[in-house]
Amino acid sequence: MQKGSITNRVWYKIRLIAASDHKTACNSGSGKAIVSFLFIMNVRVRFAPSPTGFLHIGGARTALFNWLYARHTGGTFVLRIEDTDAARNTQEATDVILHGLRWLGLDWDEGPASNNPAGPSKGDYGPYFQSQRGEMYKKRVQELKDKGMAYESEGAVKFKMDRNPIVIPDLVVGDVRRELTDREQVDPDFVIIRSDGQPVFHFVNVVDDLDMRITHVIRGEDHLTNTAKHIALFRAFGVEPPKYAHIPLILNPDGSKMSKRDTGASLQSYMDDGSAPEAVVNYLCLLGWSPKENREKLPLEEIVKLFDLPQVLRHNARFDLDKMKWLDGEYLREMNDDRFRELGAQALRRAGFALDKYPADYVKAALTTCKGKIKRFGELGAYAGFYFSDEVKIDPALAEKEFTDEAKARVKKLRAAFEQLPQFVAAELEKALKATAAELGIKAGPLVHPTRLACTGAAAGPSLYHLLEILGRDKVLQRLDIH
RNA sequence: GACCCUAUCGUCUAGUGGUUAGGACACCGCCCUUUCACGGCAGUAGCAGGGGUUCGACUCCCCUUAGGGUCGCCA
Repeated sequence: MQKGSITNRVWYKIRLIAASDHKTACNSGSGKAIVSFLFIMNVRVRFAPSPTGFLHIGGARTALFNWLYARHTGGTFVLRIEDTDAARNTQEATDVILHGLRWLGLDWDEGPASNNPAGPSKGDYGPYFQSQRGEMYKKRVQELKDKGMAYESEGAVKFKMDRNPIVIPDLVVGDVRRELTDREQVDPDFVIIRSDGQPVFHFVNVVDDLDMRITHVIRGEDHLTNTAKHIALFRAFGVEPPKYAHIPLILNPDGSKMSKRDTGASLQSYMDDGSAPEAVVNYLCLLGWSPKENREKLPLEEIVKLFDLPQVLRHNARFDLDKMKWLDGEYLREMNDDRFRELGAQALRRAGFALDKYPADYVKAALTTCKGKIKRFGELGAYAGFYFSDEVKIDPALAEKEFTDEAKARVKKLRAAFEQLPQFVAAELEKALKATAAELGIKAGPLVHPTRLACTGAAAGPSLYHLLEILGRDKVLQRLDIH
């Protein structure tokens, strides 16, 4: 089968027709047959993470692609937690995944309704935590044993693997004919139940996909060659395997595998650095997929419309933090003011600034001057911290450069002018500064730089006149008193 | 060792036999500007190598090379 096969296209078209018929049929009150037809055809995808304590950026993209495909086709997005490794899986680890998905806005139609494995869930195919599905696995093992497809070996249960090459039809990669490796030729059978009674990944993954009626398995390419095992398992159960789509991996900038500790590997780092979730989602879409027509930044609704599996690229992508930051900046610039201030305030509090000591209007005005200037909220502490500190920390190197005796004398003159100002507002401050500069026979620049440094401690920051107004006369005069 | 996937500027990508190989990030220059950012204009930079097929290959086939993945009583 070729990429974007005829089978798939026809199948997809049928679903579309069914969907539109469904609407009319329901409106006329006789859509029963169509509904069951729809039920069979409806796309069901799943994201099946293992709670390891962090959500890998590649995992996040896998979740996103699944979510996009579900939304694009009008299908169902299932979340299943693969917590079979009791030693490793903790409540906190599960929290991290659910929190990450919620942060990204990837809502699931079926799956856990709480973070508790034994807690409630939504959907008809639960439980959605593998730790709660032991009985189902037992039944399936027995089924295989009864069929003579599984047998006990040294306390474990092994599956009788097909000795012949298996062709994996993949929506992204095309047909993949998988031969046995040299080791597999020695013993192609593999363990499905450990000697301690716990089922292993390949087995539970297939059983759950089968029981949950998953129609499309969209996952990382690292699973591609193992898919032969999964197909053999499905066949052993007497059912057709789902359609597969193996998406390329996200690598480090140097092309190496992205592991836990690498920059940007954990979704948490984007939250910590103050990315906008919509920026992360947009960036992730651009890795391994393209909206074409030279488009880079586009709203989610648009992506949902355009996204499809056959167009997913076949080669791995490298993670580019610069481009991520660029998109971050774009989204922060266009964010509505209230949300910008809200997220900005959160970031500053996280960075240790006691915003509550300041009047709400002051905080609001201060944050507003940062809008359109920063790329990520994590920059706010360094960018706008001067608003919320009693002491201004000035870089000694910059001080030496800007605070020359000449500059100090000029600033002193400016300070006197500011002191006399009837109204301490941006427009007046600007007039006063320019007038002072004129009196001194210099341009505004040489006066602006030391003033900014004295008041903010940095060479770059929000609009000077506005920041002075917000800071207020007392603080400004105090900070301009350079020694 | 075996098996599998992949290969367009530094990076993400458009491109499906005939293009001056397009865009974005990054970088560089200029303009704008109180700083920074934004914006505007311009620029540097790419089809991994070798064989075929063809009138003609970035595009199709093979080989090499390189990168990635898998072969677990981890997921």
